[in-house]
This record gives sequence, structure tokens and C-alpha cells, in this order.
Amino acid sequence: MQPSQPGVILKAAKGGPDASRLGAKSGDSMVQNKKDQKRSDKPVSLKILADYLGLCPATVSLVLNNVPGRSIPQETRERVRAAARKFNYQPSLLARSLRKQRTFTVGVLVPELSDGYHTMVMSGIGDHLMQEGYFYFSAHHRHKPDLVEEYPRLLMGRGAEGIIAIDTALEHELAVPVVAVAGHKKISGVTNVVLDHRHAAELALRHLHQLGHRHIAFMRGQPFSSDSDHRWRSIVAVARELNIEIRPELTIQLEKDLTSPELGYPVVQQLLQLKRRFTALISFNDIAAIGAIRALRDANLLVPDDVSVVGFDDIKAAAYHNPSLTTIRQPLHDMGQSAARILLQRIQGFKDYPKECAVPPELIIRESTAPVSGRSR
Amino acid sequence: MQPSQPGVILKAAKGGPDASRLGAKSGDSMVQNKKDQKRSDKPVSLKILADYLGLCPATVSLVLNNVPGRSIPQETRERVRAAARKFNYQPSLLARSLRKQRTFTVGVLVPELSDGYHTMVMSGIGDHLMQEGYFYFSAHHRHKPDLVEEYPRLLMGRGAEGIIAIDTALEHELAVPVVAVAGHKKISGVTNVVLDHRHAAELALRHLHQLGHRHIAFMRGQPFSSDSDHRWRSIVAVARELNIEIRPELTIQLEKDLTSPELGYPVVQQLLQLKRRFTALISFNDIAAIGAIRALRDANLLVPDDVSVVGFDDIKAAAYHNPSLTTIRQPLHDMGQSAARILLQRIQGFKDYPKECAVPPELIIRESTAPVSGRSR
DNA sequence: ACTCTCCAGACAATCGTTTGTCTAGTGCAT
DNA sequence: ATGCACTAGACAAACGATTGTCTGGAGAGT
Repeated sequence: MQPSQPGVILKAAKGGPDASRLGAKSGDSMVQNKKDQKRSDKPVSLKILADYLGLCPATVSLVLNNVPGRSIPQETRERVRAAARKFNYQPSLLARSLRKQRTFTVGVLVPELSDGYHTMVMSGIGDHLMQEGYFYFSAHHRHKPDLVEEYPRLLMGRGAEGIIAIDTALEHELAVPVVAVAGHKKISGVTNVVLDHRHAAELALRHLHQLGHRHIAFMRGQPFSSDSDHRWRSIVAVARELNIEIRPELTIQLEKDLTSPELGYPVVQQLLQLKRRFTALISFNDIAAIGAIRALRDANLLVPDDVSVVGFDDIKAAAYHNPSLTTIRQPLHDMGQSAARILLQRIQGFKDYPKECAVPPELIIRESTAPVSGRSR
Repeated sequence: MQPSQPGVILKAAKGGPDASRLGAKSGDSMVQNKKDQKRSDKPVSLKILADYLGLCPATVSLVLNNVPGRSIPQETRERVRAAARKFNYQPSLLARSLRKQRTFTVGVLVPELSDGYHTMVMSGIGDHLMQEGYFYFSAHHRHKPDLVEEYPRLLMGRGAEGIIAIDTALEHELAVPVVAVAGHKKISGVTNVVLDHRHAAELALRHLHQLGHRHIAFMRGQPFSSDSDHRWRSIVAVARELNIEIRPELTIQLEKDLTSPELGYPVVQQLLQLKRRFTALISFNDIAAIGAIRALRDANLLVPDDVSVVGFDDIKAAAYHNPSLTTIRQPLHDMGQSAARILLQRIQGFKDYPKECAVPPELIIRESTAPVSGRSR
């Protein structure tokens, strides 16, 4: 029964002169529609809608898209729009994308989904993209090189018009615009959004220096983390200027691919076993700093009384940890937004895009740093 | 040299009158392709590939998809595959989806992107979906009703074959399969993945009861949070069984839409101003618990010495907070994976899907709870 | 009555695939 | 030579939209 219904409608419609009858028939189809609203088999297409209206799909499309310069009487326009509402017509973005060669979709590459740093950037990206009417695929690769290589291709196959890569070691140019957050490699067609690491290093080191710290331990990031190298080089340069000594035996290196504080715990434990004196620690990031503080506490060292700790990033947990973390804030949400903004500009054909966009860090002083105390001096 | 090779083959293959010319041309186009690899204007389509090979697109498609039951000589097959590799052919998922009416794409609705709870669920979802070859759109709505209403439609317009809604107040049935994580409303076509809140309440209350706590403060979740109601009702029920009194003046209510510990801070401050005696607090979640602990500490109360605190969720920060949190773990990653698994089964036509999937909580005892001390007793 | 001009909308091509059907040619047995 | 069965691949029709071009008819002007 039901399947034949549209056929009837179609017949009447095609008849031409009996357009008025059609109005009556459409009453029936309303009943059918009631059912559709509850359990629609197929979404209504432009063709179905056109058949129902006794028009051709093209005309319906013109009306619904408000294409200018087409003469279509107001009455028809309203009839079309009413029908679209009634059938809850939703144009297939797939079909439209195929035709217009625009998908309003981008791909986001990210190492992990459940991590403080990455998700803060993601949220900036998401905010801007959604606001501009774009959707995005996210793909997480856990730093696996084959996935880093494969996913961009897949994303492009799905119509991504651009790609944002967060903390991802891209190897080569892609056929679409790319913006890399925390990317440092210079690749043609890739815009890097980075922190001003030089400034960041100054903020951290000056702060500790002013508090009287002279024996500072340093934690380097994992080799696969995009920022590790730059951050370290900046620290080395600034330390030299400030005449702060970087002692190899007080330099520890993160290795594990973790996004929990467990990351920083064991390396600090090892550092402590060396029994070298240090009054401050600059951590690679906040997550590791939290693990470091736990390791210090487990060794009966108080933060900041015995050891001051500076974190990096200012993730949400930083402010509420105990002790709360002094840290170098990266404006992660803003960086995500900027990345998205730049990408969309490039997608929209903006040619004079920047190769690099450096954002300023900020020193957030909280409880985990203090002047060198008598106890540790 | 090498680039012209396929041209030669083409000549032989085509057999047509002008095939040789064509072959020569295709040699040129290989050179052009070298450029394309660096800066491709358009990705190569099946048609381009077919023209190059002197075949029709259909045949190329048949080869690349290994369609069985088609007689195509091995030699041709290899020729096709070689060309595909050479041109780095990537089929347009868009076009394929349109034709096959399968997109291998789902939509994920989530309140926030940068939150511990949601992202842990997301990571489970992402793991399973990617593993199964699906991609997903994520859309965040910040609990705004109009977006909760609109996004599912947009996602379906983009071809989402199913939708996973995390902590999202869906109002009605959709035309595609839906799985709701932490959904409690019974909606036709929606599978709810929920924690066994009854069991969770037992674990939390028994634990505190066994530690000797009798004056327990309770924190209720925000009205818009899907779990709030169920969790509270379970607590009330279990408290009655255990003869634990729930005093209105010791019951606080979260209101703000935050995902930072700031969430729990002010409400606990207010509670403290009432100067009512309590020795334990059951928090709505870990994030709020961290804020609560901060508020207690700021009031010179020690956790767990003066007040024991039980969290909920076991987000990553829980284990590394100071003091580390005793909490009711939700297997968030697993819940995400289950949600994805169930959704894919339903998409693949599995009819006998469960209406609800309850997962067991786990009590994780850490530092934030302790027996009632002399000091607080 | 004739042409001219619009109007309202149809028609058809297209985007890049997939897939059912059709056919020219070949080889083989009769 | 005839018929038959295959082979290798072409052809065409979708999928659901967009968009440039075309046309039948109504109305206006002369």
C-alpha cells in the first residue's frame, strides 16, 4: 500500500493541468509523512519533493537555495518551502559536496583524544570550525608513523578541504592547506602555529633566577613530541644569557608515550637517586610536573619549600593541584582557534598566509615555586 | 625514461587508430604528474585514470575493488593497479558514499571537547571506530537545546549512519541508530549505555560507612547532566537501606556549567559556612571533588583527616591529585568502546540490540578517605 | 494577426563512483 | 561455414544535488 502512494502523487503531478488536484492528494501524503517522522526509511530527496510538488528537482533546488536572478513566483516559492518543512527535507551534503567540490569539512590529526593539552587545542579548533559552519573529522594516531602517513590521505579521500595537525610529525607537503599546531618542521604549504619558546624560556628561567635558584634541574620532552627540541634549545640559549648553568646530571629526559602524570614520576625518582643538590625543576609540561611533585613528595621533599617546580601549558588541572602549579601558560584554546582561522582563510583562497604564527606565553605564578629557603640553601 | 613506459604499453593496449598519439601525450602528462605530486590541483579521478589507460572508468573500478565474477585478464589488472599507484589514486569516498549509500561515518555529540569525562569516553569511541574503518564527526553543544536539536540533523545530512550522544539530552527518535552514553530517557531507537548507579552508590556508601562515617554530605549533579538524577536516586535508596541519614542541610547542588574544579569550590564553601558537622563528602564527580578539597583546605580542614572525600569517574587526574582521590571508577573508555560497538552492530543491521547496557563501577580506594578520626569525631 | 518579450520552469550535463546489462570479437567444435 | 560459448570490456543508469541553457505559452505592443 504505502509504497504505491508516491506513485499516485507522481501521476497526478505529471498530468500538468490538474495541479489543483495535487493539493488534495498532498493531504494523504501528510498522513504518510506522520509515519515518516517517526520511522523514516529514506530521507526525502530533492526528487521526491519535486515529484510531490509537480515541479522538477532543479526548480526546487533554486528556491531552497535562494538562487538570485531566477524568476520564480512568490507563490511557488512558498509552496516549495512549505513542502520542504513538511517533509523535513534535509539536503544531502554528500551530493552537494560532490557537485560543488566543496565539503565544508576539515580533518584534525591529533596524537591522543583524552589528553589535557590536545583536547584544549581541539576545543579551540572545534569552536571556530563549528561557528563557521564547518564540520571536522578527528583522527588520532598515537605518534605511529604509518598512521601519520595514512590518515591525511584518508581524510582527503573523504573530502577534507584542509588539515590541522596537532603535535604531529608530518613528513611532507599535502594537496590541501595544512596548519600545524606545535609544528616546527618547515614544509611547503604548512603553516606552523607555535609558542614563542624563546620568550617562554625567559619567563621560566628569570622567575626562578629571581627567586634565588641556582641549582636547577631540567626535564626534556620526549623525542616524538614536536615542541621538545625547540623548547630545549630555547632554554639552553636563555640559560647561557642569564648565566644559569645546565648540568647534565641534573638534566632528565622523558621517554614514555603517556599522557598521565606517570610520565614524570620515574624520571624524577631516578634523578633523586643521584643525590645531587637542586632547588628547582623546570618540567616539560604540567602533566609531568604533577608526577614530578608526587615523586618529590614520596621522597619526603616538600614543594615548594625544598624544591620549586615550574610546569608548562597551564592545563586545567594546574590551578587546582595541590600545590597549585606555577607554570608557563600556552594559550592553547586560542592557538586552536587561530589554527582553525588560518586554515579556513587558506581554504577560502587567501594566498598571503603566514608561514608561522607565534603566540606569546604567560607566566602564571602559583604555589609550586618559592624563594630558595634556608632549608634547601 | 621510465615515465614514458606506460605510454608504450598504452599504445599496444589501446589498438585504436590514434592510440599511439595518446601514448605520447600520456608521457607528457606523467611529467605533469611529477608536478602534481608536489602541488596537485585536482586529485586524479577514475575517469582520468581510465583515459590514461585507454579503458573505461567502470573497468578500472572493477579492478581496483577486486569485484569477483568479472573476467579481466591479469595483465590488465596489473596495468591498472600500477597506474593507480603511480598517480597516487585515492577514490573519492564522497562519490562512493553517494552511490553505495554507505558512508562509514558516524556523528558524535558531546557537551564539551576539553573535559576529562567526555574525552575519556570519546577516546574509547574513537579507538573502536577507527579500528573498524569508520570516521566520525564530533559536534559539541554545551548543553544548548537548540544545538542538541540541530546537530543530529546536520550530521545526518552529512551522511552519518548513526549517532553516539554523550551526556546529551536527546528529545526524540532519529532516523538513524543512536547510542547514548549516560542517557537515561527511554527513546525508541536509542540504546543507553549507563553505569550501574545502584551498585555505585552501594560501593561509595558502604565504604564510608565501614570507615565509621555517619555524618555525610552529598553533592548532587547539575540538572542538565544526564546522570544527576539517577545517581541521586540510587544514593537515596541505598542510604535508606544502610540507615544512613541524608540531611537536607548537608546536601549541596551543583549548578554551574563548568568542567574545571571551580565547579565544586563555591558550593562546598557555602556548605562550610553553615558550620554543620560532617566527616565525609560524596562528590558528584572527580572534578568537583578536586574543587571541594581545595575549598576544605582553604578552610583549614585536612583531607582525609578532617573530612573524607569520595569522587566519581576516576579521571586521570584522580590518581595524581594530592591527596589522591578515592573514587567510584566508571570504565569510561570501555563505555565509549561499547557504545561504538553497539552502534556499528546496529548500523550493520543487527536487529536484536539491547535497549540498555549497564556497566559495573569499581571502588578505587586512595588517600582522600580515611576512618573517622578522633579529631573529627 | 503578427512579432517581441518575458515568465516559469523543464531539460540536461555534471560531480566521481558503482554495478547490471550488452556487445564485438575470438576460439572452438561441429 | 555455422553456431556457440567465452572474454574483455564498453555502455548506461543510477546516487542527490547544482547550474547553464532552452522552450512553451502568455501577454503586450503595433
